[in-house]
Amino acid sequence: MAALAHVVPLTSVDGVYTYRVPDEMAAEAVPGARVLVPFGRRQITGVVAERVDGGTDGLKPLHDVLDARPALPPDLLALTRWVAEYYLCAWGEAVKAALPSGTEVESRRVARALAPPDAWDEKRGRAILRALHERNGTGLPVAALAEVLNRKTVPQNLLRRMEAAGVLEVEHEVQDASVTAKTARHLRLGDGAEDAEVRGAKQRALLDWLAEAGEVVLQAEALAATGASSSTVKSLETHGLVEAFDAEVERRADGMDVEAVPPAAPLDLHPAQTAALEAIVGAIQTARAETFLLHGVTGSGKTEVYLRALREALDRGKSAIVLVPEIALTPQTVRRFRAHFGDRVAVLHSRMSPGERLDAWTRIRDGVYPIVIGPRSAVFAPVGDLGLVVVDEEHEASYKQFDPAPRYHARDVAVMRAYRAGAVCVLGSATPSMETVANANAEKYTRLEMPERVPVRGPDGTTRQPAPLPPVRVIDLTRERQIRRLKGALSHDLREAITARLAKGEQTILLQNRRGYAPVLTCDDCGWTPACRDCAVSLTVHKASHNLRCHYCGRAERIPRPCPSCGSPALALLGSGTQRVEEEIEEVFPEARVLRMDLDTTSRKGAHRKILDRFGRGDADVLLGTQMVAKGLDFPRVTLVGVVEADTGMLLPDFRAAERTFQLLAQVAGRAGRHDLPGEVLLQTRNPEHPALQFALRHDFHGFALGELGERMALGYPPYGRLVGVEVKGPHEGSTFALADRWGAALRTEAGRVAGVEVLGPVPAFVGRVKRWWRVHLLVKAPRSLPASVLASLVRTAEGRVKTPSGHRVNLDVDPVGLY
DNA sequence: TGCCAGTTCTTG
DNA sequence: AAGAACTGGCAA
Ligand SMILES: [Zn+2]
Ligand SMILES: [Zn+2]
Repeated sequence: MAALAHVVPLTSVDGVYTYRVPDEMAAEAVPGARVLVPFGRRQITGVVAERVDGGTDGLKPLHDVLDARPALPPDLLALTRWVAEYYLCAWGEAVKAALPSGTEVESRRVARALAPPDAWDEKRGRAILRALHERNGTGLPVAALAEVLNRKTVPQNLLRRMEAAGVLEVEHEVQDASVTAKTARHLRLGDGAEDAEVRGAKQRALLDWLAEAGEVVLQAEALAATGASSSTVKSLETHGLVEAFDAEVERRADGMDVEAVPPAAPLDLHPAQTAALEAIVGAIQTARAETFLLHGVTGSGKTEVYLRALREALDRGKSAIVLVPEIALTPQTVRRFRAHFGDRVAVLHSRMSPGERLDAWTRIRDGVYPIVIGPRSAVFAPVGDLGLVVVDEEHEASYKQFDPAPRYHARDVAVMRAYRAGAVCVLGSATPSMETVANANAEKYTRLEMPERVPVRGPDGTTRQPAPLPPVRVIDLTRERQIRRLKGALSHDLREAITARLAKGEQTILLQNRRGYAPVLTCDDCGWTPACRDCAVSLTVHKASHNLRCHYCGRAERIPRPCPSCGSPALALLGSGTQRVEEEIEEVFPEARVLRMDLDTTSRKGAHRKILDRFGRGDADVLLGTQMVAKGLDFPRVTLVGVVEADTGMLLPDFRAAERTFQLLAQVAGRAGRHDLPGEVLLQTRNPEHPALQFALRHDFHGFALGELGERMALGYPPYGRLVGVEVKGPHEGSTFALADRWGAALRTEAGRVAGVEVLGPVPAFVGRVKRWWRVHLLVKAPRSLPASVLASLVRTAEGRVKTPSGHRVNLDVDPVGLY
């Protein structure tokens, strides 16, 4: 019997592999520790899943242990396993999602020349030697040699002969992690430095400064402050007056390194807030694993409830995770948390460099930061002793990951993580998802309602009463057109409403959820329309960059002058994107200052922020943009919100289309008339009777949810059914459909064994080709009563019976979000 | 016969 | 995913 370790390799290869644990690694190769293991003919990173005793027959030894402290605490390791099983991916893929990226260690085959190029008397061999000589210090990865010879495969045979002849060597070389901890020189006063006599002024200054600063300081900082140099340090060091040493430093993301402002004196909580807080605190105090739906309208003070619940968790020595959609993770948001919890808060966000992310992650694991705020991936933050998980805006689709696997929903992982940790989970939203509402209805979650807006404190410290929810008016575009009042995208009434705001110096937000100038260009004479070469979509006309662009692959083309199909000059622009609406506003209201906010104006770093700041300062009268305008801040001078085309997205082939439309309309409507200025919302539509719109105009979430849940139940869709999406991709139409057909047959065979399971498709994806990949979808549908694990193993069995030809891909997507 | 592209198989 | 072995077409 010997010490063995079951190891999860960090690749998409599924399975756990067993290794012998050499004695010197026995203490560190514990569950959760990352290890370097031989895997096939290379070395890769894995994570120890379990230690066991057993025979070593045919087992390879661990090569190395990469962590002095396990990277993953046991609860997280177990969580990744649940994620892999639930979301149908390899365990290693789930573990990767929980670890900071770039820290993997792997081996590569690297070749080096041992002789000059003319030592080989054949053309290909000389070309290889020449290429190797160019990079003989580092060597060249063997995989790169195919390209050197302009071939698709590496000439293994030739390499072996050359190696045997001694003109080159090929070795498996372990590549260090691309991201590592950073160290820097630190200084500390030595013993007896206080009353030491030194001659140099610089030396004196440095010692005084160190005495003043106390304890340990960065050498760079001390030198900059005193004008001393590293030789000053050296000579002081030789006399034992200072100690210099290397220590780890934390790289911090500038954008989020906001100063902690002292929290404003707490406002008295509104009764609904008090009730919600008491319920949450009660659960934290008794360490009850309870999940709450905190349903609070915009402005009802959800964040204040989060802050106080976090305080409670922290006071009990627990840690907490706050998930926030990436777009809402602004300095303002961070400042609010920092104001209360100072540097006990770590912020994770997508703009961090890999080094910053690693440093934050390490410190979270070591307990330096008991509160973690971040987007989707922060659900895996390695905090210990979890007491509370908050998921703000829990309905946000951005919590669902698509690529790469695991295709997890952070809200659902959060609920599961909290449950397993015996922690409290709070799901907050003004427009909760149907899934969460159904769970609350079924009393799996405790429902907390905050139906009223609460008073807010102005910058001057005074409190102001909130505005009531604004009245919403629907404008029927079909009718407007019939009575010939419609010229352009903005109706007569919307134009009048904008005019009135301009006259009063108030602001307007306009939502047009479509970027570009015109979604379609078409020939009036022959009907020709430009389509993307690589995707099955028409190209959008962009006026700012003056070209045609594909919104799926980014491809740009010139706008054709006469129709390339028939030569007619009559090319018409159909529909309006944000650019065209902007142009219309500038024409109709030449005096208005307009800010356009969409993917095209916010792609540069910080541009998003800048636009919102300018609008907030009153530098513009109109903020026009795509859905991102719905998620901005609270702008007190906005009294009009106009939705140019409420129909965008409403009619997409997605069973959640109505839900998403309602959420967007409710969210944007909530932007009008906060504080003491009453607001107004105008919705332009060609479907005035659509329930999403009808309920949004009455601010009636419960009415909408009731109807929508009824539909879902009738159709067996989530939250009353389970779905697994199967996305089949391939380079040719025929082969992709053929593969999808085989999947359909395999799934139907398996579905036939379980009552209630249905297979839909294969059907071409909504966009049937993207970036040259044909895409075909299948959907497996089962009643909620069927355990997820049964459905999962059904799909896994089918998967085992269909082999994927090379060049094709099949992605399994449990609880898919978006178009299927 | 050897090269090459494409495919299949294995990883402890 | 990556490396290696295998297969079959084809040029010399
Ligand atoms: Zn034409
Ligand atoms: Zn395209």
